[in-house]
Amino acid sequence: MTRASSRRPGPPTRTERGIPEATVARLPVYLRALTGLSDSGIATASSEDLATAAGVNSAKLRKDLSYLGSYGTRGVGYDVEYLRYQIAREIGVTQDWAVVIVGIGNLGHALANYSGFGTRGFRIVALLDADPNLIGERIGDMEVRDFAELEDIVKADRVSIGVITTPAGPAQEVCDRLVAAGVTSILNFAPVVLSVPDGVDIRKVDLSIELQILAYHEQRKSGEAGLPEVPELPAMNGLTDLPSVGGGVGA
Amino acid sequence: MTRASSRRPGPPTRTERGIPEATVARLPVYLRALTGLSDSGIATASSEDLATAAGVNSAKLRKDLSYLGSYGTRGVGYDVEYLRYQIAREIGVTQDWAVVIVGIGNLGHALANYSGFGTRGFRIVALLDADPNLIGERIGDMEVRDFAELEDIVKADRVSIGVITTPAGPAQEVCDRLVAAGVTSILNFAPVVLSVPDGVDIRKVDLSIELQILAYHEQRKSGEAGLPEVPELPAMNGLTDLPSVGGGVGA
DNA sequence: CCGATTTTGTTCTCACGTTCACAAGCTCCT
DNA sequence: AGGAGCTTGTGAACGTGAGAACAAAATCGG
Ligand SMILES: NC(=O)c1ccc[n+]([C@@H]2O[C@H](COP(=O)([O-])OP(=O)(O)OC[C@H]3O[C@@H](n4cnc5c(N)ncnc54)[C@H](O)[C@@H]3O)[C@@H](O)[C@H]2O)c1
Ligand SMILES: NC(=O)c1ccc[n+]([C@@H]2O[C@H](COP(=O)([O-])OP(=O)(O)OC[C@H]3O[C@@H](n4cnc5c(N)ncnc54)[C@H](O)[C@@H]3O)[C@@H](O)[C@H]2O)c1
Repeated sequence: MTRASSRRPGPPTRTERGIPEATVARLPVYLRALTGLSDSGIATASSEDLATAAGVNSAKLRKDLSYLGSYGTRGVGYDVEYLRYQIAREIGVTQDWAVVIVGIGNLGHALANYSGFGTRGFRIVALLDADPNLIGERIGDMEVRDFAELEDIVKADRVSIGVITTPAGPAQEVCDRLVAAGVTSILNFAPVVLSVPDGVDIRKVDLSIELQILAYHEQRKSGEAGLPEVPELPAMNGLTDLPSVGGGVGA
Repeated sequence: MTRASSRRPGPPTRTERGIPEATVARLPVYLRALTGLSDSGIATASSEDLATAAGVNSAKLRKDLSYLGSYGTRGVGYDVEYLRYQIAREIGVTQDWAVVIVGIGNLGHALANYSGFGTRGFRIVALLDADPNLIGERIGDMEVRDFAELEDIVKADRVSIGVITTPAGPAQEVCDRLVAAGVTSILNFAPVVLSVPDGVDIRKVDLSIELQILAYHEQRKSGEAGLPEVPELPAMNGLTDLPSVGGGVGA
């Protein structure tokens, strides 16, 4: 998202090891599919098999894998364990990443209780909150700690990833603190656009947005041929008559 | 995702009302930005203002809005309330959509407790689970009901959107039940690739994948110039010697 | 009423992503 | 050993998305 892209204009320089962002987003899916095959005792899989398991088409899968190198065998397919290791290494989940979660409310609790992270390359090292009533509460084998301890924890555990599950209001402030403390990757659940300096990656998960995208398609399904072309707007008051109150945002 | 796209090859037929998927995904962001401006008492905003609030650049924002129609005023900007209504109408959130949540564990509880959906065009009409111990539990003003009641609820409340927060194992089965009951849009939190018939839209939210994408970039930051080009693979056993166990997946 | 100023809506170009199609390479069978 | 049969890896075609740039439209001051 916020990566400084220094790509030269020439033909796609492959040796430069720049994997397309769209491919990066699918590698974890392949990794999971491979784990599934591995658990089923399958040792070799063709691109077709893998593609089915990952829910993509096989051409895309082959092209994606080709960015990592030539790890398959023509006429045979891919060795599941070997490919799994290669993808894990490329993503960087062969060793664990330390993660802090900030904001231990509804969502923070759910995340803290979730066991799926540990098995996928992540280790939650601290649950932080600003609410004194929460501090000290035990969740699983962890304890909620004071957000003020952030800097120490980041330094002590070499934390590079932070998860924000506070309300929208304090999210930017929490984000700034995380960045100042040295966190360089942030996963944000609060429904706000966070701004971060260059070099810090941010991803957001927004359930309302997901639902609204579904709603858009849903609407088109049901109204397929029934709606009037322009569903009649309500009185368009306030466009030409109002004394333009704002004109600038926030500034 | 799974929409049957019947697009003809000619020049981009605008009257056909096909809004690019990338734009659809941003409309909810604009909607939220507009709501924020509105709450701040700002009545008019330029594309530059809006773009800043939404975290995109202004050219993209203008182009996105142009797919909906000409709702701005040159030299002035956009009327916040008016544009907000137009986007809400386009997305389809001017009236509420009924939603069921299936699997009231850690995550299901968090979602059930979340108040943000109601204010954004969605109404949770039922919390469903298969665990008898959970059925009857009250969460806010709702009660967990038996998953067996699904069909009745979908019919009674015209539910078109389902949220799956069960473990990965039963997710496909739950999905099939939802589809059979008439649900045509699904938001899936379980870490599996669900397969659905044409006409059903599916979106997934996968936290492990988000973290892994962050980890990939994180790895590239820290190892920027320090890693050996090929970090030395472990013994590549089992590629040429093993008696190809599988060769097919699941079939 | 007119020109300066502002800001939209749109066109054009380039970059990125997806899919097709096939040569290259591997295994197995005869 | 040689050919048949698969499956990978990739070049090339196609489609979609992003951003720059600008003409068209609106306001405002004089
Ligand atoms: N709960 C959901 O299902 C859900 C769904 C979608 C989005 N979200 C978003 O996720 C975020 C969290 O949701 P939630 O339901 O868990 O909220 P919550 O109110 O239950 O929890 C928020 C927590 O953050 C803590 N907090 C507040 N300010 C803080 C600060 N400055 N520093 C550290 N901690 C602070 C609070 O003490 C509280 O424990 C919200 O932004 C919400 O919009 C939640
Ligand atoms: N909790 C998290 O933070 C988190 C994070 C990432 C992903 N996930 C995924 O979200 C899903 C839910 O996670 P969770 O932590 O809430 O799990 P959980 O085990 O706490 O809850 C799952 C719930 O689903 C119910 N269930 C099981 N089978 C069912 C069926 N056939 N029909 C109806 N209900 C059924 C169970 O009774 C349980 O209440 C999982 O797939 C998990 O991998 C969770």
